[in-house]
Amino acid sequence: MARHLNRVTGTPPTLADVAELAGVSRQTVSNALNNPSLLRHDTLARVQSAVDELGYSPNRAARNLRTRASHLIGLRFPPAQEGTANALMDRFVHSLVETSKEAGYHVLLFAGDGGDPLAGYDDLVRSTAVDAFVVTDTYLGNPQTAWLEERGAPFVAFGRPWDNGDATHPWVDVDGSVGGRMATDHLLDRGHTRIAWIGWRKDSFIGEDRRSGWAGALHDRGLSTKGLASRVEDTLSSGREAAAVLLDEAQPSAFVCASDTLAMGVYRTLADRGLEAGRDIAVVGFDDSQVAQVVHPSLTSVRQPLEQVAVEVVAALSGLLNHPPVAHPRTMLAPTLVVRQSS
Amino acid sequence: MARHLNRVTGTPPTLADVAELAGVSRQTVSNALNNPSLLRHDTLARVQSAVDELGYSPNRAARNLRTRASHLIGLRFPPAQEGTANALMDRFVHSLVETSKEAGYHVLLFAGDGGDPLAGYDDLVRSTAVDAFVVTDTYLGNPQTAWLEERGAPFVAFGRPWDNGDATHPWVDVDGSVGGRMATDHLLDRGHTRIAWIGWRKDSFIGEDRRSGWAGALHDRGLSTKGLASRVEDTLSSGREAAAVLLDEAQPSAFVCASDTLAMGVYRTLADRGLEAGRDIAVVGFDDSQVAQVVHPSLTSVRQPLEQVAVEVVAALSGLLNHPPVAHPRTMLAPTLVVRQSS
DNA sequence: CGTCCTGCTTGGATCGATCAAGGAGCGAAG
DNA sequence: CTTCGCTCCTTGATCGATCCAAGCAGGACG
Repeated sequence: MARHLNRVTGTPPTLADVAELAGVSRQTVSNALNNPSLLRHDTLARVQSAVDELGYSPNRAARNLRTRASHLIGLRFPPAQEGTANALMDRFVHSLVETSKEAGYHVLLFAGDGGDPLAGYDDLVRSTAVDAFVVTDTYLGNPQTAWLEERGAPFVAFGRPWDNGDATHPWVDVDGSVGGRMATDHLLDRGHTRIAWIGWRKDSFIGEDRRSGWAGALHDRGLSTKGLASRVEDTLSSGREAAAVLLDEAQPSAFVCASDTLAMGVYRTLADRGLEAGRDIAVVGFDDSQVAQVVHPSLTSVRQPLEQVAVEVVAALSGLLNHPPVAHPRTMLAPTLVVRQSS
Repeated sequence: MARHLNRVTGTPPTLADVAELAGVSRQTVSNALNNPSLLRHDTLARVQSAVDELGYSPNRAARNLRTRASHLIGLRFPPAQEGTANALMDRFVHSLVETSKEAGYHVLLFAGDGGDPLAGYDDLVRSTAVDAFVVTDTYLGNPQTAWLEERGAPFVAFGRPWDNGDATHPWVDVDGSVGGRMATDHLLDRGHTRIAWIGWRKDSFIGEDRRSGWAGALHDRGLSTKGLASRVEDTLSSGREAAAVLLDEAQPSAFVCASDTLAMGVYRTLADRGLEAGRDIAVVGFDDSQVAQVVHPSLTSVRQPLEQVAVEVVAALSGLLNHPPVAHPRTMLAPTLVVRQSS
């Protein structure tokens, strides 16, 4: 295949080259690409074939300069947290890339050093390197969103503005409460009545959200939650200890956990006592991580519709960038329950 | 904080604005940013403070257009393969983003539909959207690398050009053979003499590479590999079946697996027979996935130095982009063995 | 006094696309 | 026959930074 370089200058073909070959002006070529309806059919065809012949593709930098847009979406790749939910991020990013592509955007990753959550954003905003951001780490306070709003930088958040009811920016989130309820209802339907909760510390908005689903499901059936809940760090050993205490003091027949990691802690405690998940005690996790599928017995888990989240995020972004005056959408999606052996 | 917009036009400050505020010419501001050594200390300081006051950051599009560089590195985010080593990718991408940042680059993600591995590359090359690529999926034949070389597009591969000895492009890879050897030596040192291998099908270059380390280690101690190897698909059930057959026919006391997934399959078979990894039979996996850490008993696994790979990749890219005529580096890194309960 | 050197200015062109006007050409209407 | 209007296309300016070529002021040096 030809390398499609201008024979004289050795550089990629430009719009002017196409225009010359097609025997039209630059502007006509530009219109052929951006407003084909303005051209007569035969000229359009002529330009098209010139484009094909030269293998022309508009120079991004030039277009960006003139249109004041980069067609890039900035995404801060959160600091790696070995052992927790980064596979989650992977699924989301993947879908985001795919969906953005359909909307004509690419995803630009940038790093933020752990300390300052604003690091990285500032530079990209000022150098007009991206058109908008996707903000994912809104879980505990969110200086980014306030800062971005103040700057007038377009963005969509994956995650509710938990601590700021007046926030007006668009966001997409998954209803953790519904997830907790689905898990609990599932266990109730199987006949369990003493269902314990192992979740995160009280200052975790997400943890409390998920927990509320568990509590709500129990209350709806007239069951008490008293003594059946534990709130700990999101680690294997914390889950293990919490499970041991709960088994001793409350004799639950099932556990719902705020994460698969905690659920794996429960597995350990069960193993310590010669019990097995699914056979002796039911266990449900959260996030449907890879571990849930591979472990034995495989773990029932609440799965977030991350692919759908990405789709909604991009939809919101497109709205934001194309028609500024539309209302800012807030989208809440429901998770699903993936039932496996552990329940 | 001020929004740093020009009061008259409402647009971000330009180089001309800075020049006016500092009382110097545009050229001098440009020099202050790109060739500070040309300026006297006091003028440099004056320009700097004007830059700070306005919150100026050079417009990326304009700079890109003029310098014919985007300071972006393209990375194709490989199709999601639920259940396998995508967490691996996560670690790599993360380090790549961090390291690129230090070198003054950002990472642009793009999608390739599963079918055509070239999809996405072409468009980015022609529109000069990225300065270079990082190619990661070279495991089985690699049309991308040949295609990119032909186009003269700069890139660095993570992965050797297995099927093409004459390839001259720079690459970085991890020595799977060393990994297999480390795992096997570790088991030999613990007194095991019948060590089985469960790997991938023979047409997997990576699988054969890893396997060669296992075979080499055994041969070096005068031990035979006969009847101790199995080559299957990279799935849990394949590993499970392979382990069952091997246990029956070869009575190994230890397993080395080409992936953690296969190792989990071994765990299943052990559980089926009332055996436990680490206590009755030793097991070593590959890739040090999240599962290896969480499962019980925790799994000894060969860990790839992905952070270091990213550093080397970026180093090679910098060399490529700054001093074209240097020799193309080929860097081979050694993995490490993370010893846990299963051995 | 003339020359070199440092440090900065001036004016312009340039990268490659798009934007905003400004024509040709042609049919219909006056 | 002119004039308007419409379609289709062209021309020149523009986005903001960088590159280039001169040139100029002032100090050091012979």
